[in-house]
Amino acid sequence: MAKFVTLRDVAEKAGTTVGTVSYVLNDRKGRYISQELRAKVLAAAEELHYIKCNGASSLKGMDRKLIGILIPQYENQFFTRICVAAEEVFASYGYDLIICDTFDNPEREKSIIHRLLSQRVDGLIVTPSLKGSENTRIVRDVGLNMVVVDRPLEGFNDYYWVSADNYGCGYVGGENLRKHGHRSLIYVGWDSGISELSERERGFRDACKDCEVFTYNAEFSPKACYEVTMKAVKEHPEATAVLFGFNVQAQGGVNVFRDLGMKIGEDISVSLIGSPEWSYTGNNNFTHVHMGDYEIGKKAAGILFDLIRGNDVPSKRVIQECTLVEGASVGNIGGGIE
Amino acid sequence: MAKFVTLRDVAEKAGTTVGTVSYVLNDRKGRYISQELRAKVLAAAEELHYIKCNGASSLKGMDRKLIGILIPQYENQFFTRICVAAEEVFASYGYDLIICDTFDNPEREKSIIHRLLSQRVDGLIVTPSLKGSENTRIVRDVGLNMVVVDRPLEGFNDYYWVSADNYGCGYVGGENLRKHGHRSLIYVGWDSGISELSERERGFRDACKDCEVFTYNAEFSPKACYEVTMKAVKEHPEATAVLFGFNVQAQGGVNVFRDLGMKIGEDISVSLIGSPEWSYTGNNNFTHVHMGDYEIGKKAAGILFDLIRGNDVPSKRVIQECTLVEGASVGNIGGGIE
DNA sequence: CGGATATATGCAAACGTTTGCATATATAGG
DNA sequence: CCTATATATGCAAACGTTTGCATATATCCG
Repeated sequence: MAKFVTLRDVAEKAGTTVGTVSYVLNDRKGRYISQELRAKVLAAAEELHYIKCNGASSLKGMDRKLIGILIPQYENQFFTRICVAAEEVFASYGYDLIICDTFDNPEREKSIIHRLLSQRVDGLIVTPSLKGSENTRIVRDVGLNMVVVDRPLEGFNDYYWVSADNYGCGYVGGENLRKHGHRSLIYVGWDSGISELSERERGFRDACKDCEVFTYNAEFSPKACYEVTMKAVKEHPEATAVLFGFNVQAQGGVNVFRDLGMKIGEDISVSLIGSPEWSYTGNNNFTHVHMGDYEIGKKAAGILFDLIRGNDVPSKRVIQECTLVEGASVGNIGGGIE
Repeated sequence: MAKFVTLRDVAEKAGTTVGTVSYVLNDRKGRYISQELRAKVLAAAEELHYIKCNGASSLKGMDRKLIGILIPQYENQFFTRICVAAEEVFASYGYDLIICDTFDNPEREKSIIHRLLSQRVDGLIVTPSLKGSENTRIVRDVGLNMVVVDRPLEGFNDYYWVSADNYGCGYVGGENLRKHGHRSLIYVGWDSGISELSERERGFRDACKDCEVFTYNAEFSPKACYEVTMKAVKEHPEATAVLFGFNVQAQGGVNVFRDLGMKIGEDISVSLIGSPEWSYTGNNNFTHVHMGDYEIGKKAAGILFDLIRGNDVPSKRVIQECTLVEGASVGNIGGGIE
């Protein structure tokens, strides 16, 4: 249905041939072209609204100008922020992003990867689905550039991997609660089966070695976390602080206290790993550990772009530093801040 | 760098020619092929892990198997839900989605559209950026199928458009507050300059004709809305209920009451247009008007697919019905529910 | 048995690009 | 004036597909 202008059309209008037009439009060197003809070609292209066909030029070995990105959940802002960052990097070079949601389903992931290969994308940014590492083998087999994000690629080694400092996030989160005098703590995490993500809990425990720590796990949803948190709080009324290991979980969890009539920052201290942009509350924001979502996306995209361009990539493993952001949701116990 | 298997490779291995392989792999009719040869071809393709190149086949007029989708904000779940729905529709037919964030910036939108045309996408789903309707003219000029979502395409007529029932959302939201006995109301909206979105306020006012209504507008962010809401509540302590016109805005706005120590559902009644999945709170969820985000995406994608396939599309304009979802954030005034 | 028809396969053009090679003129140096 | 060299342009092959056309054998019906 749609009809596009081709190089031939432009050439005809400019009174020359396709080859010359291609050289002009791509501003290639290695060929002399008179100012006069160049101007005529540019004018013709402009006038006819010529739009190059990437599909055709990629046949001749040019870049497809397409990047695939696999995430496990569109609606998780940690991942959308990574997408935003990647888009910024690549759009500036004229690349488009195909963002695909695997829904953490390996079957779906497999077919997505197959489709993306069919598109002959120039590279892939992948957060592997929960049990889907094997799905990426084909990517390596065809020699396509890939950067892994967030979770590791179980069963593989020697791949490019950018992630948060999961251990550090847990440590920083715990350390802060400890500093404020808390000694009886609840950690609500996600039982993902991904060892890297459990590092958050390990970091938390390491930071709070001399504390009483109660660990709970919930399915990955606000609702599940709400329920588990409710249980945790009822089972351990002696706890004075709670750390939520995952941003999305906290969206449910934090409401437990409000529903129980407990004032956050006074009756209970609350902190979380991730950035709670789902709840802007003036000067009373949540104390949280910022993971550097945007930077992770920026760095992953940067590495992928370097790989595509054939540039040198210094390190295969990048761990994004985390930052504590203090809000008003953590109060002092006993003598206050150490 | 990446090396892909071609039809020629498969043909060679199967001891036949590319033409035949193409027929077999696409399961085309109009040509006889012996069971024997067919089996050999399929085996060869399987063994070599042949993956078709969409770019090449689209040169011959086949579908590009690519759909572009433009939204103004990745991180707005209204739009990600539309993307999820569209992806489900198209993935089942083997199409990929290129999701692009215009950030509501017309310049950016223009270059995105240009890039997508370069990709020779088979169709476009577009939420026009704030002042960017003209950017889509080229789409119409080349005859590419397009479905508009959410906002209208100012200055055009005769296009396919799926949106929420903005007037209805406002009406239903207001009507519900009125039913619960509220007669002094605050509406916090977004001063977008898009008349269609102002329909929410009009619906609200129409439903509350006999009430005192205070309207406030804020920039489109939780923070801006927090501040405006704070001002509104202080200026009108007599108001007993608040309706937030936009989900994202409410993410900031609702915290005003908590920060002021007002109990939602008792000291103040709160409702919003959109689905507050950013705050799961057991049995105390927010009363809200569900816009049917997912359905909007589903329907838009369905129409686009029909257009691509050349199927009949009954109506150019689809308005998604809204639904009131009652939570616990609206209390009764006076005699209670009418 | 002869011609129509069904079965089975190969060949080559075309899609819209990119680029190496050939060609043609102008300019300069000896 | 003759040959290099710089300037300017055209031609055609190739990329990986799809598909119309040609070819060749087997089968069937009168």
